[in-house]
Amino acid sequence: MSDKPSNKYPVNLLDTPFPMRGDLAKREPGFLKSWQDEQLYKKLRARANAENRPKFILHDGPPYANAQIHLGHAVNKILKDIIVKSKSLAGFDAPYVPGWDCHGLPIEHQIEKLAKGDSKAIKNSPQIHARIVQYRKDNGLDPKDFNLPPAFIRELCREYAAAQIEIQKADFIRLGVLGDWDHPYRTMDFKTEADIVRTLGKIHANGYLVAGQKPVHWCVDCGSALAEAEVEYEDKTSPAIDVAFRAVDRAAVSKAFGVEVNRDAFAVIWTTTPWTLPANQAVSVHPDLTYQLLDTPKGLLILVRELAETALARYGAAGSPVIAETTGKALDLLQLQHPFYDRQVPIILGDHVTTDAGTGLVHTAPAHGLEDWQVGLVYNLPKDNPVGDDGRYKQSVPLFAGLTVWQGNPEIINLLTERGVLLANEKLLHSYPHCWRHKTPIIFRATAQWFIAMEKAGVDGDTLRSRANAAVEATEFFPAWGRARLESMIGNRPDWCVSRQRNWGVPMTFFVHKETGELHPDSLRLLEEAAKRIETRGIEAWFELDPAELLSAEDLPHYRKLKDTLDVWFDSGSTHYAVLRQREELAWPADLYLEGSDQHRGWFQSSLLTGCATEGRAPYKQLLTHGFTVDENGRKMSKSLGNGIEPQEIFNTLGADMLRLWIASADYSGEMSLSQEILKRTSDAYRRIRNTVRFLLANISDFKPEQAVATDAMLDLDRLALAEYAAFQSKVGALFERYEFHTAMQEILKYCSEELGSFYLDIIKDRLYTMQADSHGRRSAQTALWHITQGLVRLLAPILSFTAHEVWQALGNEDNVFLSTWHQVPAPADAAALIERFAQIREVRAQVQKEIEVQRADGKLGSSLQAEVAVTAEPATFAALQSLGDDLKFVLIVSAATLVAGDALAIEVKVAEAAKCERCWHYTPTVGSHADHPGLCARCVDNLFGKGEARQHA
RNA sequence: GGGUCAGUAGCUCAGUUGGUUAGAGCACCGUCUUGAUAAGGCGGGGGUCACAGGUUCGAUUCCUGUCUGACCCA
Repeated sequence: MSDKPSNKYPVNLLDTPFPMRGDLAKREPGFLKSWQDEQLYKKLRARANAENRPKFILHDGPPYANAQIHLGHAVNKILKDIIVKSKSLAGFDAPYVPGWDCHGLPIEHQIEKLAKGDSKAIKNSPQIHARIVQYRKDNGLDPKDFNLPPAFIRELCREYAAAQIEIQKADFIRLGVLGDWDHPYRTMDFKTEADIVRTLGKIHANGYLVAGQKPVHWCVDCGSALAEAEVEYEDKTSPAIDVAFRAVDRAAVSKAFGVEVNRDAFAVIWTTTPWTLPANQAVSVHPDLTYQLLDTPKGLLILVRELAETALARYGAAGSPVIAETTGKALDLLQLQHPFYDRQVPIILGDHVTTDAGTGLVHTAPAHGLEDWQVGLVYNLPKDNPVGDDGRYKQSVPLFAGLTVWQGNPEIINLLTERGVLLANEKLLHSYPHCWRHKTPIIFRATAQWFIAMEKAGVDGDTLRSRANAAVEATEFFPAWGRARLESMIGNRPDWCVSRQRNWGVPMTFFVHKETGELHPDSLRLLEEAAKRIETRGIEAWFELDPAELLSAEDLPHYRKLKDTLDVWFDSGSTHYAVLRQREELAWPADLYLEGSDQHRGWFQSSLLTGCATEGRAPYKQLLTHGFTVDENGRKMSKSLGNGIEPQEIFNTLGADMLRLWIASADYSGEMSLSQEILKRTSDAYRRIRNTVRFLLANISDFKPEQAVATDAMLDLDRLALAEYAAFQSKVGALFERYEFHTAMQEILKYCSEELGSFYLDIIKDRLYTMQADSHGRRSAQTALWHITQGLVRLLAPILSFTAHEVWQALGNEDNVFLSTWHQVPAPADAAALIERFAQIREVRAQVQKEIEVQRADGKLGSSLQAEVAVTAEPATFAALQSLGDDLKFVLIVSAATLVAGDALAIEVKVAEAAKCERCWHYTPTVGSHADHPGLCARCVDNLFGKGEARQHA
């Protein structure tokens, strides 16, 4: 271990090829290669099968197949890996099948960016861009035409996703994550696409799929719905108008305000979208706000108190007197006259009403706003949508039929003026949603959509919500608050809108009656037919399907093929069926789903709902959540703050084990902070563990298991070490089982430092170095060290996978550490008694060290071996100390120790006057007792030239 | 604005039904050792337990509010 000039008398100093520095960034790739070469994952599967181990299934939540992995991905995958490996070491069959989520808007969006010529997108995916250019050339398209045929878009999306998966996969493997990387699941695999369709079929069969409507962002130029990501907010000038709605029933107004009203009163709304007034079905007020009845030159007006003054100023009626006040609640269901149609609309109550701007009374058109839609559901308002796909009023709309909504604005304002109900008309510059492609203003518009119903009783009478609530109840959560979070989301959530009007998605393979909108009565059979085709040719099979292939001649004219695709959350939400149910090595339900806390709304919930709607329960038994990564100040990592740290940066400099150690050391239940200092501290911890292991390896390098001393024949101190180790291992094992890795890490660190470094190893150095190599005393210590090393390497393996692999090799063990199970530690018969006895001894030892330190500070001595100690102890302590016999001095690491019984503990430290043995460094009068070896003590002479000393205790 | 969670030494974390001077590892300082040496031992300094109220004989621990941050929603 050292190439310094050696003592002329030899001691047992051993070397180990295990280097002090890990040099991980450089060496880890080599370990990875050897795992791949030996087909480690396959071997592990075979071992688990051969031993018929019980299964533990962690189902991988599929990351979205887009962009390089970031720190959050690394946290997620490494936590999963730690769990899978620790379960395997605990004796389970724990297969890990990684997956990817492939469909959906973000990828389609990337392709569109390429089509639009976005330079950054082109830089990232030059090949796909080249294909687009070629396609246009081949088909004589304008190079600037960004409308590509859907089938071609899907083809490009598929290619793009596949390429992204390879990029991410390489990094996941580099993190040391062990799994079936050669056979991952991908939601765009044909079989998986088919099974997603089948999941939809089951949900329909169970009676949870319903048709409905919902307002969505709508681009009149695209003629289609837009997702939030396709919406850009830009400034736009809109008319901002105040419109008076006459209250129909004066008596009701009188009652609501508690004053006699004998003139017409008007509820005043403010809107920047006059074109939505034909769809007006109500006026919303906030139940808890105060509304005033004001006497103005324009008539009696109802306004919210907070905004009355500014509103009146707009109408040129500032200072008008307040006649009465009431709360919003009192106005509920007051009937109003629609400003230009022959119908009455109610005042309704809604929490979405604010006093930020306007009048505190909100024009409510369920067909044109999400909040309007939701409050409309509560009040069961008509949801008539007067606007068609082309952004024009439908033929059935009086006064405005055929106009575009933008043409409608001035017409409506004119009409309101004519009717005398327009109180103000201003221009407002505000942020307004625009189409990402056309840069034109978009509208909000109710469209036909498909839903998984929460409150509709399914075929067996349960509502999905009640099933979901029961499923949450039956799930175990880590940490426990996950339950409350999921529960509240399930309790509140509206029906799940699963339809999308997109290209890159799994199609909803239904035929719909052209008149009634009903699904074909034989939908399940037709769906399975479609699924079979998708299984062999992918989703394209549906898009290019000729309905005549499946529909009978008489059905054909009456049914249309649905073009909608599924919400991408439905894809990943179906993987429990498409993956867990399908792969032989997996099982349903999973034991564990593990994802970031955002997935309570995402995958945890989508999986729960599809699980409940198909099988009546959650597809998991346990849910584990981890927090997000933040910087040292608890702020989220972002490009603009410049506080981000990339996983690639860490594994390319410090090594993946450092990343793994940080993740294992952090309490993942909250935010996980990372900074350069934290990485530095992580490296410190790593070095401590590594050096401890290095010492262990070096000192058992001349030891073979056959030379082990029988447990009960081992020295007291070594039996204690075994007992302490066993307790430590079972503690850490229990922490792994509870997924409390950071506490386990603290225990491991503490064990290396306190138990080994400053106690056991420090004491046994004397025996290891100075006793005869094959002596009982030395082999006894090595027996303990061997077990500790064998145990420790396994405990480290789930976390420091690369380092543990290296230790395993240095130990000369067969196979691979990941094929093994927790080490079986021999139990000394007197373990409990030993621990108790040594607790007292260690108490005294601490006092002795303090006393020695006092003298050292005085400059009286340096090494503790320069000290001679006289201990006086009360009976209990005395007995414990006396049990060590003459070996007490070794435990105290002093040259001499005497013991007398007394009333209380007293410690006297003297500087040794005897000479120092040049070999064992003890100060003893026996130095020079042998004429041939004047520098040696009697013990060393005996160890070198005689039978060797005998030790019983330490 | 709402729901959930977090805030204990420079850093990472403990802190068990509220109870004597709040612990550990690392870092820092001092020191020893030079047979774990780009290591190891010993000793030490360092915390108004985010803040403000309240309950209690007594609160880091219970309650309320505030601040800061995270996730999800609006």
